[in-house]
Amino acid sequence: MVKNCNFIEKLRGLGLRPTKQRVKMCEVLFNREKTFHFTINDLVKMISEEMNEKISLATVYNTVHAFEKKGYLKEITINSDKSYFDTNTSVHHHFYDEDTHELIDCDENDIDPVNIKKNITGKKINSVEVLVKVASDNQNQKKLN
Amino acid sequence: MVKNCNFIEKLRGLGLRPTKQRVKMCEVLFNREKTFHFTINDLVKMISEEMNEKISLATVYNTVHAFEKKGYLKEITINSDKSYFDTNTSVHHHFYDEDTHELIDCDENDIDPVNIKKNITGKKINSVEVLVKVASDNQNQKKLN
DNA sequence: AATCTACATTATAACAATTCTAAACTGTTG
DNA sequence: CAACAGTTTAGAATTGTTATAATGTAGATT
Repeated sequence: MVKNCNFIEKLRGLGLRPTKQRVKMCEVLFNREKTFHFTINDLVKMISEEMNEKISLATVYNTVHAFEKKGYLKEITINSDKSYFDTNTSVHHHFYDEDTHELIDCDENDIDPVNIKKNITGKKINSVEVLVKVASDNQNQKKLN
Repeated sequence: MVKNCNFIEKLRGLGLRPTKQRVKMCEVLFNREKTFHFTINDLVKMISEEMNEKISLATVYNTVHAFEKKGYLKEITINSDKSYFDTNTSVHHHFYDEDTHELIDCDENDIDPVNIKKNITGKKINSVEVLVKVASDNQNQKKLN
């Protein structure tokens, strides 16, 4: 487990002042075994529930964007509903469950490497990301409600 | 050039009443040499500028979604700001130029078919989309934004 | 052709996600 | 510790989109 002091160092290293709010957010986001996906709303809930802390919504937005800009978080493109973020900043693919709106990391072995045979001239490829949208296979699904 | 009458037939074939508004929108969207990408706002502008016509914003949303549902338009996932649509409904992928924020269709030959080896149990795959983010090849310059 | 009705259109209200504002606060530097 | 630039904050504003409810219309039925 990473201690607060390390987050302070980490933040300084990124050129971000280690404010109370930012350190708290680091704890919520990065003091974990596994990486995960979240929306701003998820994160606000986590902060208030897990940390019993109140950070202004505007600050959560500011900080998430600051982290993203520094490459400490990654935005994932799913649908135009809302923004999703990932604490796993490596290049990897996703399944998106359209029923549950759940986002699941693809295992490295789930998808063969994507082979791009031709590129835009004068451009270099920054990332190649695959989004596999899935939904319930049940055709005769009963509508409850 | 496709005549109105054909759009009327086309709409009927899709199970959509060929209203004045829908036929107008077909003309703006499909009476072209090449397919293209657009936002709702783009489309509203095109309707008023190219057709000198006024269609209610709600109708534009309704109709675009109706077309999408029938497979006459395709939604593309770029970012979460707003929805983008594509008059090219075939399965294809996109290059996204991070410098110019331009979206470019991948040619069929540009990317090999993506092979998904493992799926989520009980789910069927609805779509597989690849987004290739490219940027200037010049230097190792950081994004300035 | 008049009538009927389910589907469409419309302006506007409502909504949700995000950004802006401007005042108060705080980490850092000297 | 003083000064200041960077940060936080609540609330307002903005943006993209969906819901509402009254009015209009395409196409079938008479």
